[in-house]
Formats: sequence, C-alpha cells, structure tokens
Amino acid sequence: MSSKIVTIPSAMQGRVPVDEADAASTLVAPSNFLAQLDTEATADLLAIATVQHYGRSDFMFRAGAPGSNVYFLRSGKVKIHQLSPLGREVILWFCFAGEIFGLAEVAGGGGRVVNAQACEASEVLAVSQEKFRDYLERHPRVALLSMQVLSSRLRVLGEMFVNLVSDDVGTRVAKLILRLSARYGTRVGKEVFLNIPLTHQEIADMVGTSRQTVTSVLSSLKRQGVLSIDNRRIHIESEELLNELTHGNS
Amino acid sequence: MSSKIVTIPSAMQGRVPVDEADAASTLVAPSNFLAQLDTEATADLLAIATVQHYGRSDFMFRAGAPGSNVYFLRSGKVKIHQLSPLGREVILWFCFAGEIFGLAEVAGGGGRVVNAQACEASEVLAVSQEKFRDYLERHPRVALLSMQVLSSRLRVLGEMFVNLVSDDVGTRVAKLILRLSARYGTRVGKEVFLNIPLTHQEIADMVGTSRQTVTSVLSSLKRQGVLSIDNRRIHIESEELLNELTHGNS
DNA sequence: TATTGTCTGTCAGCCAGCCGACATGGATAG
DNA sequence: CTATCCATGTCGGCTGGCTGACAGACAATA
Repeated sequence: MSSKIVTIPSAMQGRVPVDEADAASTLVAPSNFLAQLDTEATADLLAIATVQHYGRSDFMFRAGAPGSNVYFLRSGKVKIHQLSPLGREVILWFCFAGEIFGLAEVAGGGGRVVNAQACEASEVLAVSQEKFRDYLERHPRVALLSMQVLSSRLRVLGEMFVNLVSDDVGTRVAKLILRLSARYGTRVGKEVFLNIPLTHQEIADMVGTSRQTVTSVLSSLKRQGVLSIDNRRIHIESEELLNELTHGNS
Repeated sequence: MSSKIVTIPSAMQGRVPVDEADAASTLVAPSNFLAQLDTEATADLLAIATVQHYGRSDFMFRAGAPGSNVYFLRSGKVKIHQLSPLGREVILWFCFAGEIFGLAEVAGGGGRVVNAQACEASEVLAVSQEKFRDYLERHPRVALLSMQVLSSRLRVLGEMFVNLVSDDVGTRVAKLILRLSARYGTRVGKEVFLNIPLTHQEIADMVGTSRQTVTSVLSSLKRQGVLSIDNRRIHIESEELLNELTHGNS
C-alpha cells in the first residue's frame, strides 16, 4: 500500500485576516513513516535494525535513560508519556503501526525525557543512534521525512498546549477526541469509529484533568447523543455536534 | 568549525530507577543555529537567502498564511505565539539572535499555525521552502542540525506541557524563569541576570495564567529574596531557592 | 504641562474543577 | 464460585486562581 494520506478537518487555531480558504489545515503528519520509505530505503533500514518484541506494559525506554535508539513500530501500540514529579502520568501521544518514536531525544543528544511503554504486545525495529545518523546522511529524503514527523508533532503539541491554556475541560476532551479520530479513526458514513481502547484515566492524563471530571464530561456527551462508548472504544455519532462544542468554547 | 554538538545534562523528568545525577535540568538546545554552520554552509545559505528587516511588533508571518519561508534571526527578538480562539495570546517561545524559526510549518506542509512577531527591530534571513529543501539535501549535516533544533523544541514544549498539567502557578512561573535563565541568562557568581524585558502579561501568556496572578507570584518571590526585577528584567538572586520552590511542588 | 497609554499592584467575589469517599460491575485468577 | 482487580459512575465540600475593578507609576507624545 502506498502512502495514504488522511485528510483532516481544519484546526482553526488563531484565525487571522488572511483570506486563505479555510480548507483543511491538516495538523496531521504523514504518520505512517515506514510506509513512506521507498523499497531501497526500507531495505537499508532493515539492514541496520534489530527486531524487538515487547509485551503489554513493558517499557522500550524510560526517562533518564540515555537515548541510544530510534524505534519504528511495526505492530502494536505505544504510549509516550512523562511522569510529573508527583506521579501524575502525562500522556504526550500514542504511536501506532508504522510510526517512528524516540527520535527527538536521539537527535537532540542528552537522555530520554519521556517514557515509551507498550500498551499491547508490540514489535519494533530498533536502530542505534549512530547508525541512524549515517543512514540519514545516505538518505537525505528520509531526513526530510523525519523532520516532517518532528514538525508535525511540534504542531500537535503546540495545539495541545494552547488548548490546555485556553479551553475548559469539556472543550479539551472534545478536541482530543477530534484529534484522535482525525488521525486514527475510521469513518463510516457520518460516523467515526475510534478503534483505540482508552480508559477515562488515560483521557484525563492526555487532557490534564482528573479521572472523575472525564467521567462526567463523557456521560454528558453520551447524554447529548454525540458519542457512545463500547468496550472503551469511542464511537462518534455526530461529528458535527462535537465540532460545535469545540468551536462554541466561549 | 564543524558541527559542534552540545551535551545536555539529563532532564530529570519522571525520575526512574536510573541513578543518573540530578544535575541542573537545562533542557537547552544548540540554540544558536547560525553559529553552528561551517563557513561553506553559511556561504551557501546566504546565497539563497533574502535579508529582511522588521520593526517592533511587525509580523514575519501569521497563523493561517501558507508557510513558505524559513527564517534565521540575525539580530533582534521574535515572539512565536498562537492566538486562542478567544483572543488569548499564548506564547510558545522567544527566538534570539542566531536562531531559526518557522521551520516546523515548512517541513510539515500545510499553513502556518503560529504567529511570528518581532519584539524589537529585527533582521532576518528568509529562505524559501524549496530552496531550503535543496539546501538540506546538499548539506545533510545541516539537516541533522535542523532535526536537533526541532527535537529540542519538542522537548521543551513537552516539558512546558507537563508543567502546565501538573504544577500550580507558582511552580510554573519558577520553572519558566529557570528555563529562560538556563538558556539566555548570564551568570555572575551565584546570581543570574536575564536580559530579556518581560511584562507580567507576557509571563502569564507563557505560563497559562492571568496577569494578576503573575503579579502576585512575583511579588511573593521578591519578598522571599529569590529575585528582583529592574526595568522588566529579572535578576535571580538565589537560584537555589528558586530551584527549591520548583522541586518542592508537593 | 497636560494627556494618553501601558504597566504594576491589590482586593473581593465567585466558580470550575479537584479531591476524597464510596458503590457498582465486569474481567481474570485461583 | 469466590476473591481480587480495575474501570466506571456519582456526590459534596473545598479552594486555587480567574474576573472585574480601581489606583498609582512611569514613559512617550503633544
């Protein structure tokens, strides 16, 4: 399958007197890194990579460790998070099949700042820092691609930051769901299925609230008929309504 | 001078059973991009760049515009910020001489997400997206450097995010000051001078609070003898005390 | 010298959301 | 079948920090 780019609804941050069409501002990245390498680049990468397997809740790396590998997720799901000084877990993002992670700390030198933990059994390719550097010098295209990945994360994180500062919890949750569904949801007619099991606690950790508050926000959304949840998987019934909630943050 | 890589002390987020020393957090980057290019790379860059001048509070670019240039700040000070839907200005970071900005949106495609605004008269080099791409293909070292810059921002932003989620306002302000002083402060004995004029409002916008709260936090810090402020410039009198406040966030 | 604008400082009232506590329900293990 | 976990749901009380309002300080402009 060749790189399939998902189109994402506009992110409508900081609208300005620039009469650009409002069209798809796509805060999203070519999230599937592996799929965008040509066959040669892929082969080359495989040549320097080690295949590793992790079980549910194993760590690929932890904050504080020296960042010596870049990882490519072949299958499974990985949670990138940080522990706040007092044990609060802050989830920065999730990685899914095809995505690269652990890149930022390798490129930047210094140790890991975040934790990478498998949410389910996962298979990864690990590539050492030095080898990856060489590799990038040999494949400048891939270097560009890597920059795109970093850029996109930077944007997303920036967006998250702004949301956190300026929105109330309800809006933050709504935006989170939209972000996730834009990236990882499968659209069926007007509905969207998010095939990612998420606990309330995890949502809280992504959005910066307490578990209880998330529970109540979600109940409210269910009551309004915006979404339903089945077995921890969110099913958006009315994306429009959800969007409305997002914009209507007065 | 060939690409000089700065070593970064561990970032001590989410302390783990890795007995790394706790040394000074400093999530700092090779912030001065231009200074790290060798003469050839510099010449090459100049060849494709346009020199531009901006006056205080002019915009280099605004959110919503197509991101067509990368910028290098030769002198002056630039504020990168986003406007939240309801007019709240959220400052993501400041750029100082030598730093690159506008990179993320160029690499990522899509339009600008943030605004770049001169805080004072500034001179920049502007390079078009396409030319910069070519340039990077010809100078893989610089591509790596760019990745380092992006990585470092990603880390800083991640740190900011975590702070925002898990610390109270006092701690956030303290950490902000430490971060800034690590990067831009000049150390004189035990004291640190931050030669960046900042209004309370700007601090509030970086830290996600109201101006009034910042005022009161700062007064409190002054009262405790942690710092003094002269003409909007922060002067840290006891970095230790400040650090303590930071760690002591129970 | 007055005028206007921008910044700092202080105070009181109010409320979103945090925290602790507890009850229920499903899943997994023994 | 029972015990143990873990996630969900709900409630009430408490409080950090936001809001608005106003007053003084200083700088720049006229």
